[in-house]
Amino acid sequence: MRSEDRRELILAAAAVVFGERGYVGTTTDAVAKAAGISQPYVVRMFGTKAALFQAVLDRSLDKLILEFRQEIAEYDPARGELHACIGRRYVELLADRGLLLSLMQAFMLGADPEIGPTARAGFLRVYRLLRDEGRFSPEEATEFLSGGMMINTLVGLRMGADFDTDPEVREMLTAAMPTKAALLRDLARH
Amino acid sequence: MRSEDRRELILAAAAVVFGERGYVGTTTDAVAKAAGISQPYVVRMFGTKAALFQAVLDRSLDKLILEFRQEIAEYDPARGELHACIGRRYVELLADRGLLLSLMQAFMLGADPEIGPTARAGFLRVYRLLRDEGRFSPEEATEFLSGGMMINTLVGLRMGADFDTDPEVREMLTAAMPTKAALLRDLARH
DNA sequence: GTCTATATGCGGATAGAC
DNA sequence: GTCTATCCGCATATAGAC
Repeated sequence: MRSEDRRELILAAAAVVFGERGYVGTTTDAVAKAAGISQPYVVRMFGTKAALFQAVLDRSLDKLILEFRQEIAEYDPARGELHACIGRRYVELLADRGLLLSLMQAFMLGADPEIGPTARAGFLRVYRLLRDEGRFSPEEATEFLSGGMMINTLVGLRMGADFDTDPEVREMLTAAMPTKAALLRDLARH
Repeated sequence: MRSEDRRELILAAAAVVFGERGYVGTTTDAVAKAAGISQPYVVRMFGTKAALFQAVLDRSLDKLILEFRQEIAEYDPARGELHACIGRRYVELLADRGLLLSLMQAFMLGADPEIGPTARAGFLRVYRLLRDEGRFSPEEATEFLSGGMMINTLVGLRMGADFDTDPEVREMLTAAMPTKAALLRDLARH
């Protein structure tokens, strides 16, 4: 396989594993198994586990920014308010397993001297995009981001696992994501 | 020192370290050093690192619940709306270093077979408290929690570290926490 | 109640073959 | 481009002394 394709394959697998177990909890061997290759090859391709994580973060953030930017460009007021439209995109990104969770795992490691700066810069990029291109006020932007962090947390918790068995979970998820609550159930099936 | 006091000392130190580095990233030796004792003694006292983390979670959640319950009990409409009052308590809990962050770290490990159930149950306890004792609607409760997850994320990111040097950070934090933004700066000084 | 010494297992990284 | 074999360091946990 071409090195470039292999690289993308590993990054996708790594995003899932990093999102699930966090940076430290992820072994390069687990990434290798998820990508169907050998552990040393993962290291060979990215140099170090830390470099792999940074690559995953870059890829996740680029995808997120791309989606948001696209939504802003194509925005049609007939389809509802902008923040609702971007919110819909955000929720759709949950289908790209590991994308939002790997970012969130990085956000929780702000004290790390290498991950911290990257994570802060990434978060700020999103804030700026909403404010400058989306014309959100600072208050609108932080409110939007709050909803995003809530969703990330609920997914991280695998709260959807109890969607069918616990009525309170169903109620809470429905309140948090009126139309897409059931999606969290499906995501938790892994 | 009495075993009971020592236990509390270790739990407080562990909450800080777990909150900073996450469950997997925390070594029992780092906890021991933070508590000023030897590594084997930490293990001796709690059995395993996993048990220590569970104990930290219990302690953190109990404190949080206690504060919220107290605020609800003492609630005086003259001091503003209830969600604003509880929100103020929440922000004050940031002073208890590690308390909210260790919880948040657990929330991101929902896929873990041991941590996951505890984390979900803990989150639900807070939701139920807001709904049943605080008389929040499901929508009000999830909106409140969204703000909480946003604050946790900003603290996890150590976003306050750039409060003085980056005007955009200042703007964002001020929008997210109108009165208490500067508090995040001080928290990031560690 | 608290320590020092240490066994043991695991994970990241390297060497080198094909 | 990809593998097998392996080194080495680190972290949890145990043994046992004081």
